[in-house]
Amino acid sequence: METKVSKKAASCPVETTLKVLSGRWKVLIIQFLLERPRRFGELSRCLGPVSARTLTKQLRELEEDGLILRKDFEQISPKVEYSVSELGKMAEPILLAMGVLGEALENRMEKSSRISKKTDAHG
Amino acid sequence: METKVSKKAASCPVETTLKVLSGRWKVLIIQFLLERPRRFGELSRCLGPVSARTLTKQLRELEEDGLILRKDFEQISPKVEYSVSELGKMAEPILLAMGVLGEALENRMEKSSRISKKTDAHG
DNA sequence: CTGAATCCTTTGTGATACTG
DNA sequence: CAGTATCACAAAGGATTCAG
Repeated sequence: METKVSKKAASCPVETTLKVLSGRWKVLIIQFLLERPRRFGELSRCLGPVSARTLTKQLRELEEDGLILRKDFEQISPKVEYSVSELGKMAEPILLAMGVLGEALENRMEKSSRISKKTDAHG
Repeated sequence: METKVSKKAASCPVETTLKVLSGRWKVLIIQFLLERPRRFGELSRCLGPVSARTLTKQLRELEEDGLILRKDFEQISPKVEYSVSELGKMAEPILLAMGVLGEALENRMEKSSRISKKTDAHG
């Protein structure tokens, strides 16, 4: 297995993924949904300061792009559950790789600055 | 006091990476620099419609975050070369995973629409 | 609880003109 | 060539309000 980005053909799929995952919360949404299916409110809580409007929008886009599934229980007291689709599960390697890089970055950040300023917390 | 860190702690590195790679061109910049070092103008050309201002800014941020290196040859006719750092090379798995997902997405896009056009035509 | 609709602020990025 | 400075605009996201 070559650890080498094939020279040109690879850039298009990357851009596609870029578009699909573009949005402040999408990657995090997938991250939490990879753990287990979650309801709207639950997601909202574990993501942190996301507005209902934005969360709804990004969930809809992720759904439309086939990464997540939305199940509406259609009860009087609304209950909707989101989960990752098979396609969405293919995002896990990305998340893992991002985690690896992220740790290296945090290590290095002992000396540098740019990101350390605003560490986003959950709740 | 037991600073009990839950499983959510795993999301922090991901968020760090998210911040660092956030920006319309950053991932693509790294992709092209992983192939080989490139000069400013060369990058500008292979990225596509990016303004000098934006490219400069994102390059500076990537440099500050330690992902890329900037070498100024300090000649009369300006020559600057960018390359990925050791840290930047750790982004390659992300790129590869994004490529894999991207291809799956493109496959699926035969049926769906959101991304298939350059700019979203929804609203 | 899970949204939709509206308004508003912030942020990102491009266009243009200019410099060493 | 490799930027910098300024302006302008669009898009993203938040706050608030309303609804089933």
